[in-house]
Amino acid sequence: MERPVSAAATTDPVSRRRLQPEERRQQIIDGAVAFFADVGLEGKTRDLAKRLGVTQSLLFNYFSSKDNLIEAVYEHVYLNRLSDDWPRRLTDRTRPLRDRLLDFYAEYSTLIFQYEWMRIFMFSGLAGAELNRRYLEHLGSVILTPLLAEIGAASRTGSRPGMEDLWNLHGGIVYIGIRQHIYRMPCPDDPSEAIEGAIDRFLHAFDVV
Amino acid sequence: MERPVSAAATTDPVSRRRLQPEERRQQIIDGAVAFFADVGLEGKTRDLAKRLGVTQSLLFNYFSSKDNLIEAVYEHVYLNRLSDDWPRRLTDRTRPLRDRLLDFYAEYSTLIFQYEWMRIFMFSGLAGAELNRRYLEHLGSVILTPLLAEIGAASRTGSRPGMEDLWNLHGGIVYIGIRQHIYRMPCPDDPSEAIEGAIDRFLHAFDVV
DNA sequence: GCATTTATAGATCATATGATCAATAAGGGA
DNA sequence: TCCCTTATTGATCATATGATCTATAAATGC
Repeated sequence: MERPVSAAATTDPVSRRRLQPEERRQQIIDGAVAFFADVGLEGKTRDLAKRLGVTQSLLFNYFSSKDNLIEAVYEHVYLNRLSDDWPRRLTDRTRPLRDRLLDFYAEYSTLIFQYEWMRIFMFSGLAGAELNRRYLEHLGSVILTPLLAEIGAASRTGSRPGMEDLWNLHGGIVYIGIRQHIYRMPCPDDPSEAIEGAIDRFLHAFDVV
Repeated sequence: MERPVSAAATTDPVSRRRLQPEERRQQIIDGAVAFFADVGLEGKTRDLAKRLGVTQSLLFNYFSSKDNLIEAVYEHVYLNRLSDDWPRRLTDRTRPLRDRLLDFYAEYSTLIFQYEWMRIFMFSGLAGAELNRRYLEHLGSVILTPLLAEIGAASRTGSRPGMEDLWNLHGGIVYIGIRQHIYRMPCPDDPSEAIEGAIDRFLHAFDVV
């Protein structure tokens, strides 16, 4: 086996010994995020150290175990991925629902359609990390559920989607990032047109003007 | 680290020594598919052997290396996932396009919304296996591309989707399986209603009656 | 029942891997 | 410039892991 360690060499060949602890710690976390995104959470600490240009033992000076390091990676990646004013902005009925949805998915897609996020989210999901389920449940309750009512209110005919319909809208959009970063398929540089189309088709189906 | 080996014990505690080589080989492949789907392609041969109720060395009697075994797993999983009469059935204009689409995704979803397929497809995709890209390119060319013309022909107004729109339809449907088997989120037992909704919204947007 | 074949097991090897710890030297303060 | 703190290294440990090889015993044919 032995997965080929995409050895991008040291990130900064100049950086040498004796950084301030906080700086070094941050450097390790940043490097670990990039590294584990590349090779998966079973990437070897020696390979990560080589990439950082430090010794493997140094990692254990900053993190008590590899699991502990991965925890820090999770925190770094999952933190603030979903800014908490979106529930308010999505339900601000002074603006057309279409604009609100376009704004949300424009910002959200730039946040999540990133190599590190996409891949670490998927790796941790496959590994059964609780963080995934919690994140998606959070997304469902603070974003999708409020949207049920918004669409119902904005519909000319009062037709309302079910929760599963909203997951379908969401999934269709997220799948762009999956194709791009997980499957490494050729994808449009700018996904906003595809996203706009998906949103318009969805609103159209529920008679939102 | 040391991922918890979901040790479901031996699959068949009765099965004992000296099977016919072909039978044993098949048993190993079947067990390996289930095992790697659970723990990922970096699962350890000793854990797989334990699950099968055989010794680890026996695996290497049937497969020259772990990579070789994984190749067999890929073949077993990827083979005939997309039956090749679908291009014809999808373009059979004697039937309503909606029926053709519903039929396709009904059958396709039962094929792919399975634990082993979903997870091994994702694991191999993350590992950069060429098989993934080829599979998706195949799907794009023999299923989605023909659908472009079908929708255009069936549209009252002649409006045609782009390729990216079809990936959006497809992705929204596939995402059900991702939520279920990768993220292990609660999902509807029967996805056909959600699929039907997605297809109808899509056709509706392109003025297909 | 016996001999032969060979599927399977058990012991073992070489290396990889997470983790530890004492030794070293970089950098700041006097 | 020297000293002292401590960030960093290098050697090392215990175990895990893919792979190999010989011994064993289950099935098959006579």
